[in-house]
Amino acid sequence: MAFWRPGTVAPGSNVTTDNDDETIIIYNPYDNKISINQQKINLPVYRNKIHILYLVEKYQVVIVVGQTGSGKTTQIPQYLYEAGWTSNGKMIACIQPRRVAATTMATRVAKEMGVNLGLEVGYSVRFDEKYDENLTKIKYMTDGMLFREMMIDPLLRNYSVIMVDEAHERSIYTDLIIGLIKKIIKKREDLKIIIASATLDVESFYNFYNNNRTNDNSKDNVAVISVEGRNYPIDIMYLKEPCDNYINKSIETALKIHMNEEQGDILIFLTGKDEVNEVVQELTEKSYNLNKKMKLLALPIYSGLDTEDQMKVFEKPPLNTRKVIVATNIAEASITIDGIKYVIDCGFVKLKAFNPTTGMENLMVMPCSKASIQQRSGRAGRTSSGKVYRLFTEEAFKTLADNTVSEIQRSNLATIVLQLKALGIENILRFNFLTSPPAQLVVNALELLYSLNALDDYGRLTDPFGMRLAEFPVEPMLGTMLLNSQKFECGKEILTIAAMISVENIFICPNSAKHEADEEKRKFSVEEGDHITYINVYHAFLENKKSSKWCYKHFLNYHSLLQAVSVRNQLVKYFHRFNLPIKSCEGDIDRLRKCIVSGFFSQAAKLQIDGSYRTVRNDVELHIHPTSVLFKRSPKWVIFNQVVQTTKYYMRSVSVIEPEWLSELAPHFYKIKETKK
DNA sequence: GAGCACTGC
Repeated sequence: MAFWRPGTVAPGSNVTTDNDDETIIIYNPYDNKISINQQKINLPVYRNKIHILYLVEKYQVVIVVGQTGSGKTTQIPQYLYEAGWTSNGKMIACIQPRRVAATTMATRVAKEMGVNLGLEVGYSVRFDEKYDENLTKIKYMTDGMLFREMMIDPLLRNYSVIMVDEAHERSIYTDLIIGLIKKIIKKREDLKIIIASATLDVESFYNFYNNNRTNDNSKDNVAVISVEGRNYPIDIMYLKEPCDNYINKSIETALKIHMNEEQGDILIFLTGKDEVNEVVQELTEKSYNLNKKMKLLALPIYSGLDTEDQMKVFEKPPLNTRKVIVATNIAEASITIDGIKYVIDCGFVKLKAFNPTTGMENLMVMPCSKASIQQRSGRAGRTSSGKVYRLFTEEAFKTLADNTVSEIQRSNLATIVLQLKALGIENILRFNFLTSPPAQLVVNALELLYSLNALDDYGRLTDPFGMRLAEFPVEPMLGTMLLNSQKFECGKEILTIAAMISVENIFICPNSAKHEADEEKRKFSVEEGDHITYINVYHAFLENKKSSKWCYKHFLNYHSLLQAVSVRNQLVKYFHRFNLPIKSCEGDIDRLRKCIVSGFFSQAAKLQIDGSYRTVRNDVELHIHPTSVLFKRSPKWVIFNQVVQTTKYYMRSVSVIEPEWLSELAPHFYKIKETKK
């Protein structure tokens, strides 16, 4: 493997660096103001500028290893731009797994280059884009967005370089792009690929792209370069004996650090919201009685937290106060908090898993991988040297898997299989995945798509139904429900339902005002179930002019409702594109529910004598979630959109149905059951 | 009477 290290001179390089004066932007973590200093770049990546440009010229695929803070995300696209990679009218794309990263990186690079965002430098994420068809040279975008563009132009002819950033995170769409790129580069020799990864484990990427089957490395078409990160030294400490309760241990460790160690904030990694809240509460109580001048301020952070509360972890604490940030996995990659000197790591993470027998996704607490634990440790050494307290033994660490199982190997693949089919990849099992998903998951996906009529008897995409379904930015069952609204003449209402079930937590239920929140919710509720209730909420939100105050008063989640409006608008655009009518069901609720059944027929359940439910398809035991308006009403037959597994399997977004609808609307699916009776 | 890692279109 050709491994360029800093300091090695690339032979025969014909690339010059003529831009010595560059701009560096420094983010001040406490006042969030941006100060711009004119000075020579001192980012680690700068020392490798010539080498990177040389390698991009010589090799079609370049793998750049560099940790957070090396500057690769913001600098490499600029180097390529200066070196003339966009002079042919094509763009440089920088692909991110997260929306915020795409928008903030674009903003930062536009500032550094002294141009207006949306002109030479732009971005493209769902619901938001700022770029100019003719002017934009550097485009930051989410992986999902580039994947969408591939459906329109499979050869990505608008681009001269594709930089896939954060490739080590192995998000589904990043993985798919990595696989598809392998096909593209065979047809487009002028296209250059940069794979940027924060972990040293890049051999899989290297082997994946390298066509050189000889032992002569000079014939490689892939090169690897390492860009040293700007991290400070970190001390790592393990437990001598395993602990049986990492919650208590993390509290104990945080207090010990606070009493004995020098100034610097603490970051604790736990697995879920409950754990986070428990530790915050205990730390807050225990810190009152500490005999120390320096105070301790415990703050929670997790995805479900209000944006306002989330922002508190970035604020400067009061004088003589040490912050302890208690976090879920959100702080591992998604959120970076400066000033952390101590990291406490429980060594576990909550991950999504897909159960092929039940066809349901669930969340499970699992031991972290080594890569993940190292990433967490890195959070301690960003601004000064740090200390990491791992709440497990060194022996336990050695037994862990090197890397987290990639998302594509543990997800419901229905959407992905559908979209790959739309891209002309007929045999999914033979697609060149960086790591292949289990065959059973692919088979499950094919079966579902066939039952929805998206695939024909030969496994080909149906036209126009399957084609349209692949284009819709929603999962296949939801998309089927939307497309069938033409038949049931209820597009107007079904669009609202689709938007509302695509966002989370419409109803807010604070512990302090449970009763009032329940009362407010009852005002919107109807006996047919959650879907019609959602329509009532959505209409009331619009009637009250999308007021945040009104939401607050009625215990509704303002941000979720705004998001539902965005989703609905986006779906309406697809309705126009497909020439689908947006008719109202005019109060015919049966028609509306039948339309829901036409997409979600595989998720029907029947009430049992003991009050539980069982799925019609495979007899899995389920319960109605207590947040559903049908909770305790126990209708005989229901249809549901989602299952969450906690202590039991709970159905969320549930509506009452008539059993005849199932055989009427999905005879192919329920025929066998019928004849058995 | 529960309480949901993190993303993406």
